[in-house]
Amino acid sequence: MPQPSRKAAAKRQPNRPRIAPPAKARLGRPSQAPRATSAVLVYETLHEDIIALRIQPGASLSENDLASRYGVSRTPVREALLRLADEGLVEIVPKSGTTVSRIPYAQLNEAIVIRKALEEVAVREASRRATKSQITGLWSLVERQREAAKADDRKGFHAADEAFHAAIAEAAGYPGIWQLVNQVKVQVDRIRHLTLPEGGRMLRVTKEHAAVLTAMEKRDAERAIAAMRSHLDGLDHSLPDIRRRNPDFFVDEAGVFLLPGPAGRKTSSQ
Amino acid sequence: MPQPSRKAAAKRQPNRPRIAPPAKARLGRPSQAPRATSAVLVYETLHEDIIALRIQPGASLSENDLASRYGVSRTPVREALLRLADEGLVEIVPKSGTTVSRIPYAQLNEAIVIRKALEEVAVREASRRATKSQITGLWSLVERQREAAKADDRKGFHAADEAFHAAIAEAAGYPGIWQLVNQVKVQVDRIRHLTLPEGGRMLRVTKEHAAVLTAMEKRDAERAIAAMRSHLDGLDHSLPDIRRRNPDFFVDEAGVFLLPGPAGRKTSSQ
DNA sequence: CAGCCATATCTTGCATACAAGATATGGAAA
DNA sequence: TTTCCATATCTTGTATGCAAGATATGGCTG
Repeated sequence: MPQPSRKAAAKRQPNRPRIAPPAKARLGRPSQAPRATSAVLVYETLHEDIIALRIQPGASLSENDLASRYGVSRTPVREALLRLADEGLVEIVPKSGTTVSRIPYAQLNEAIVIRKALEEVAVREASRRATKSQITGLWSLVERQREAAKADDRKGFHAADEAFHAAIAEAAGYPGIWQLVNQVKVQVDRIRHLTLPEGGRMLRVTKEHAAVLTAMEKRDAERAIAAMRSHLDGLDHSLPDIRRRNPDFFVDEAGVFLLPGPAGRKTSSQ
Repeated sequence: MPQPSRKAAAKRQPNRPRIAPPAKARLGRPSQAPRATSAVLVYETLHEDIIALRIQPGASLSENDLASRYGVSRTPVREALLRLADEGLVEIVPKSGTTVSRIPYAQLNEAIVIRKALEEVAVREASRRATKSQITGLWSLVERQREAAKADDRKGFHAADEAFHAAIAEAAGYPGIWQLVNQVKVQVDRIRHLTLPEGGRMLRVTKEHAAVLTAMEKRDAERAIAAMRSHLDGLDHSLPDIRRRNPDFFVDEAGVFLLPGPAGRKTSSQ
């Protein structure tokens, strides 16, 4: 049924196919200049709160509650929730309710594998194509990380970390790769906030970045790829432990636990 | 400003963090059971029409027009358009209008590169992990493709083609990879409808699939990867020619042509 | 006391009305 | 005729009200 019913269609016939202004380029998710609407503000706030676990996995959201919290109507709230649902951060059950998604444990490994594959391509191409100034800029990011690490500034460290990976994708000429990585790693990002502040982690990560960059600078793509890969390997070791400490935040797999009984019987689960 | 103004918040205090039913797993885009709302129907129809170029790049859409065409209100139409905007298929200019995106030519190469990287991982892992039955299922898909090719059934051929790639990701244990690939290749998909029906293409593609599968069957991951890579290489050769024949459907790069003049002066572009 | 059922309440989905900005149009002035 | 500007019209963004279904609650029946 491609062409829909022209029910009450004949309204504005001119239907001018006016040649629209040229499009903005986009590959994955966000635009360079996101529309500055209330809906976007609500979306960004909720997104951050969910990623930072300020809203716990499994918590129930209500469009009405959120609307009054943010001082807007349900419409922009709903728009934000729909985007979050597309990202897998919330789950909307039609006439029932909306909840913050639990972290799908079984998909974390896949997300990490995908990230490795994408960043491997980025590092390979960046090793070939990065300009002198781009290399310099990357070194400055590493330095900024080192400073943040010494100052124990976790937030600044993480910002520089992300900027480093983004800059590599940029230098590779594939900025969309970082957009994709960002999209894929949302669930993994939530876990970051469950890790205990481990002592030398930040300095270790900084050294790993420096190793990647050193190889890139020598145009040694294979070595850079290997360094990046072992860098990204650092993610998945602590997963089982984290889950053990926060079992309620995770789900195993696309889990329809038990379907509702045949005749509305309530099995009184949980 | 993470925590918003608690303006008129105190309404329903209980705020029970009722333990929601376990979540459905999800990685990239679509869910297994998309909500069957009008908005989803509108979205799917528009999505197909845009991918199939039944709606041309650059055409202007209007929420009101679409609403009357589909016999619904603006709300579900708007919801559909927002999703399409996230995918990069339409562009919404706040108080001005919505248009079907032109194909961002400069990003096509990146999309193909990303697809190669992702499918390479899938093929490698599928070569290792695919079960006998999965291999058999893949052969049946190849066979179905062969039949469609001989019957000159382009639609059926394409369906089997997609199913083949999806099945490889499935066999690899990384179904999310195919979801991601599907998301990344939307713009490339639109181009497919601009290619001239070239004679032996379908049979050639079928043979390439068979080559991939033969190597997978022998657990020869490297050979399977190479076959898949050369298979996917077949995409980008005809791009320049296609663009030459349909220049209006493309844009070069994030093109903000000219910003509006400093004092509201209209520069009367075009 | 246990189990069941009617009902109240809350949820999201959709329709509609209004607001504010952007664009196109037409006429007035040079 | 050309230029410019006021205005009408169309656009999307938001608020609000209603509808329909799902859930929880409380009382009733056994």
